Amino acid sequence: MSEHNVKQNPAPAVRHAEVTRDLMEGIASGRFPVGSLLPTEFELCDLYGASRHTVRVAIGELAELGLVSRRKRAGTRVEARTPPGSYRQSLTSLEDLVQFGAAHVRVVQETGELAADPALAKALGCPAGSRWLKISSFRLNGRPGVPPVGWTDVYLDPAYTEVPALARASPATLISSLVEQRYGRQIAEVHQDVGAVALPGRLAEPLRAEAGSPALRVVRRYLDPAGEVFEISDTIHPAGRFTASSRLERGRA
Amino acid sequence: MSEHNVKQNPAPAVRHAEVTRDLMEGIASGRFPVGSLLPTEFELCDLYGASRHTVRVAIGELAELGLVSRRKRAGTRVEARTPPGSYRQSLTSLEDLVQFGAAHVRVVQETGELAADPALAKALGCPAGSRWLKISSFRLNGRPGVPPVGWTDVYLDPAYTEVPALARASPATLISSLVEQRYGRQIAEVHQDVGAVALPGRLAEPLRAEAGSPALRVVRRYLDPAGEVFEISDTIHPAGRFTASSRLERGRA
DNA sequence: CTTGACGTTATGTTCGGACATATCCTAAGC
DNA sequence: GCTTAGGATATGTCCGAACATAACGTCAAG
Repeated sequence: MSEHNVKQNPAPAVRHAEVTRDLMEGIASGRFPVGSLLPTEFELCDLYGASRHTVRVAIGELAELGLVSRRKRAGTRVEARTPPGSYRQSLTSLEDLVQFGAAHVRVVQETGELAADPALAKALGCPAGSRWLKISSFRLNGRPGVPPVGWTDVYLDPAYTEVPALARASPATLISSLVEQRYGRQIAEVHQDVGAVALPGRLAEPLRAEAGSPALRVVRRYLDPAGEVFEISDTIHPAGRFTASSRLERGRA
Repeated sequence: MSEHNVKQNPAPAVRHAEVTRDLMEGIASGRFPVGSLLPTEFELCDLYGASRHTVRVAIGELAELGLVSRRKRAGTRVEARTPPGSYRQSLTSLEDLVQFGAAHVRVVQETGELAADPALAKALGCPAGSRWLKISSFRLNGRPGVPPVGWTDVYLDPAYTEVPALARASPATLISSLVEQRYGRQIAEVHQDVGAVALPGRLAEPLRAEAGSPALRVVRRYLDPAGEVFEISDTIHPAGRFTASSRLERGRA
């Protein structure tokens, strides 16, 4: 592999993709802080040795991702550090929902007897007569053009002591099939553990409940295509009408 | 240049947008049938009197919408007649859901007494003690990358004779806010009429119910940004577990 | 008939330039 | 001080050109 060759095209790939990648890296690393202005297009031409057209295509991709916004004369401003629409987005946790308040989120819940629907009980593999708690969540916030996401979770046994694994094949649980729909079969098993906990203080205020009161804790783990583990933990609290909060964390496979 | 255009720029808007619009029109009207090849870029340059750059930007927008696909040498092929993600998509009717069967759709419903939640009754402007029927719907089908859409509708009075207009400001109804979220305030009032009907024969089989049995008919009308009226009519049938079907039609303003 | 090489062709990428447009900034006018 | 007018500037749009690349068609060789 001598560099001496004539028509050597090692890995220039597409020029504008290279510019895009470097800019994304710069934004993610904080070299271009959120809120600051990117160098002008002409400066970027100089920086990358590319034409303005190429630079504009690159910036256009960032704008499409919502990473930057462009305004005439004002310049190109960094809007976000990481692109939305990633794996994490479809796994939006309930805590994110709570952050946006009631104006953006509707959470409706009921309890009922599974005995009222024997077919459903059989499909879920649960004994008839069990009681269940249902939570429907919708995420309406998001950038223009991003449709809302909704799902419904059903937890059995309102005593909060045991919850069957409804992650797969349950007609009443959507979140796993939702993930599979978007990422195919690369998703590993979805695990769901449940236990009774005391409501943490940091959740007391947004949930309008008393810290320390009994709550339900649900933990799910997903394996994304890149081999990373995403863990969503929800804290569900029965305060008059049930409310919910949660947290999302990353880990390694 | 043949004509000496001085400054008569009345409403050319953006040039490439004009090309985009005409191409979309041609595709929607069938002038460019689905499956056929679009004229080559150079032919389109000739046709619209625009540069190749402009034509490419226009085609790029169509490609982004999924209307066409581009391959080197092969040309630009028409893939779909109407863009997904359009106004219609967010108004997906329940009938569409039924078409995909249980594997792709979950519809869960319950009935209950509004009296159990006085705050909700007050928010809905309904007398306490009313009964209600709830239907949660999720659409998981769709092209790759298009997140699922979910919403919840609540119909009052299971006698199926009167249903208050819950379209706006109802904390339990999502579809109107969903539409507003995507299309801003350009959406006109949403009308909702209800009446008792006999279950049509064509719906009897998919709903596993008997034709002619009593059902509820709900009609909503939306006005899209282009001034067109979309009408969604749902037929809701209480067969053990409530099931639903619907139809979506277009009309003029 | 199958396979391979190769020219043709339509899209993919990049360049340099020109003018339009919206906005910020400053200075003039009240 | 406040408002208004105008210059400066960064992005928006468009043009014409050149070369790269992938895929289709053809045709010759096996």
